[in-house]
Amino acid sequence: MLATMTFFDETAVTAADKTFFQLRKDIVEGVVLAGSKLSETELSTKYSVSRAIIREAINRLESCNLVERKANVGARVVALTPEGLIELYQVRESLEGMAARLAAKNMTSQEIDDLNALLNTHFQKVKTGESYYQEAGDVDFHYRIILGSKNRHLITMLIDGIYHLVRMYRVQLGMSGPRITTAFDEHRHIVQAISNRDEELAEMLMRRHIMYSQRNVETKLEQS
Amino acid sequence: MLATMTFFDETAVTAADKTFFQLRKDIVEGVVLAGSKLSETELSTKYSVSRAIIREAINRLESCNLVERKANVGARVVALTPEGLIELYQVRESLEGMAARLAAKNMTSQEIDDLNALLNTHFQKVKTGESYYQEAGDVDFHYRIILGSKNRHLITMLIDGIYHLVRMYRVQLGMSGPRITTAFDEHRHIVQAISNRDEELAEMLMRRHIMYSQRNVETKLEQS
DNA sequence: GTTTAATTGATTGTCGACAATTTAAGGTGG
DNA sequence: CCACCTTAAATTGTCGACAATCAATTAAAC
Repeated sequence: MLATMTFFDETAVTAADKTFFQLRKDIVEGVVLAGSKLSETELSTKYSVSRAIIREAINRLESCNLVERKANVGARVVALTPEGLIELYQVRESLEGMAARLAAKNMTSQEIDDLNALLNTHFQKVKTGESYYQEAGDVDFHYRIILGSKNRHLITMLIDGIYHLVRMYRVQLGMSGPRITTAFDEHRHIVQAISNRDEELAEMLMRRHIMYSQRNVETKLEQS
Repeated sequence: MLATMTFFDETAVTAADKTFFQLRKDIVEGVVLAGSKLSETELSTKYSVSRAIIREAINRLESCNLVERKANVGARVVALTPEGLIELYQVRESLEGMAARLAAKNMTSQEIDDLNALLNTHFQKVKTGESYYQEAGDVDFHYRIILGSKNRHLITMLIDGIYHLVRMYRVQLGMSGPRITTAFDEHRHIVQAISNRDEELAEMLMRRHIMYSQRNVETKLEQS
């Protein structure tokens, strides 16, 4: 069933939508380089749409914190800095910690069962030694908890505003690394706390989980 | 000197800026009613600008979570619901708690001194019995700590994304109420923790402070 | 030779008109 | 009388052209 869990089916209805999604993808995956300038006319010809469309797309990208715009000057893709990554993780720790707390409070039994099922399939892959996690599994897990919080603001901020940036860092700095089995155990404990409706513990464990991930990323940065 | 602390001097350089600021003000203050439809042509004549300007302004308002837009249908000012207010406070508790933690870590001695000075002027007003707080003082205090976190994402999310909504709730639901002296003491303790560079305590106290405020607002909602 | 001023070129901001879609009204058939 | 289809009005989406602003190059003055 829900194989590639694309949760909020962002169906592009308008041309500006399509262009926005395409541009976002190209930026996140580094097709459009970090720090590069976004010329409206240039992109207009490249994506075969009018400048108005490009402008709207760029405006939305600015809302996602993927580009920065200056009046009468133009827009640039954000630069990827170590400080920026740290700041991102601090926000994640805060918001996802609260998400876990609220998930422990608001997720239905069914949703918790599904979450356990997801974890089991992950465990099977870990046991059989398949190359696990790299992206998809981890993202799925976090998305479910975020959605489980049932807090619209929280969901919007994280999914629309933070996660694309996180992915941009991961992709462009080549962060796919290990940290697999330990992360799996951490996920298990978090789900356990949610099952027990232990809000306090769920938040604490999620914050720790993200802190560990942050430190893992920091050491990776130092190496390069 | 810094009387009406308008921190991030949002100077309107372009016409879209001006219209955005004006429209945001009108929405927050209820001149444009919550839940009402935003007709592009109508606003275009009302504010004497082209539709393109209005569209850009509405897009930005959507980024602030002040309006919701549906493709090919239009934009509406968000509806104010008790649940929405709760969700807002949950996010604030999370983000401002982290802000206090980071402020304890990153604020300069000078900034902490200024914060203490601000608190003293507030105390004078409390002592002399002047009508205090209603808005300005409280906002000033929170803004300083948010900015003191030195975390760009945190700052943007709170100041550009949350606080206008909070103010919209306060203005339109007539939340100016009491809760003055107790809030002042809470502020004092938070600043004390920041002075001591006690990150843990600063976060905890800020989260409590916001929780108290939330409960205060909830009881007010029940009354009406 | 260095700094300042002016001009040119290119980019962004703004506008009005046209196309596509939705909503409402009206009519037709069951 | 209700349901469905058709049609018309209004609203949003998209476009190309023009105006305003900024960056760079060149010219001028000290």
